[in-house]
Amino acid sequence: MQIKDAAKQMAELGHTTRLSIFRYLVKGGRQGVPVGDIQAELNIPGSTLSHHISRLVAVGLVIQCRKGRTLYCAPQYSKLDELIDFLKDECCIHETAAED
Amino acid sequence: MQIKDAAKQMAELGHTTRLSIFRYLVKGGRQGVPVGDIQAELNIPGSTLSHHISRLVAVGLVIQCRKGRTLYCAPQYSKLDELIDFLKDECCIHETAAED
DNA sequence: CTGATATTTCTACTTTTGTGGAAATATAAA
DNA sequence: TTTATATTTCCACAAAAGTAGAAATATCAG
Repeated sequence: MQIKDAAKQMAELGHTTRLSIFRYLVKGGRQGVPVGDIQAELNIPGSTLSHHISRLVAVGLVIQCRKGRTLYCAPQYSKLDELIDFLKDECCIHETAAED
Repeated sequence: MQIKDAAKQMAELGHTTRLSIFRYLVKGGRQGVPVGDIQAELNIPGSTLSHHISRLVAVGLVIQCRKGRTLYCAPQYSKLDELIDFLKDECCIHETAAED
């Protein structure tokens, strides 16, 4: 994973509203949660919510699929896993075994 | 860890320059790296660098200690660990064993 | 004390984000 | 086709972040 991509993803998660959205989606699981449900949960105007969701989608952390009038959003777990791996690999101590 | 704190820390890491700084500090290890070294490495004006470092310090991801004229910066690994744990606990799937 | 080095603070400016009302679009139901 | 529902796009504005030169501060060496 490129440092730029990691930074972009963290910038998007680095906003309380968007992080709340993502966390809510995680609770909702793989089948996804309607945008309207998120709106009801977080209690913010649709246009604002839409804006935040599209940013999460833009960096690949959220995927969407429509069923009729309803747009379902689901977290892209693999992306978050990659991000966590980046942080562990690039930003943590790597102590060689039996040193200490 | 509070969601607000997690968001703040990610917002700070969510900037290529700051993430580069942090990663460079990780390479430098616990004893810390002089601000001047970071500046030489990243090649940005001192005032800009100082600004970014102080943001990382503000959220606890970096600590500083002065030795003479030189200010050493070091990553606060425990904070990043907490952040990673937050992501794993709050934003990943938690499949109960033997389900699948 | 004077000068050199290391880093920050001040200041000003540009760019990016965040926010939300209103209008537009998409889809389904009557 | 009219109407209702779900969500987005457009627009305008306010707030925050990023950038960097210049001046200030801190510390050491002579």
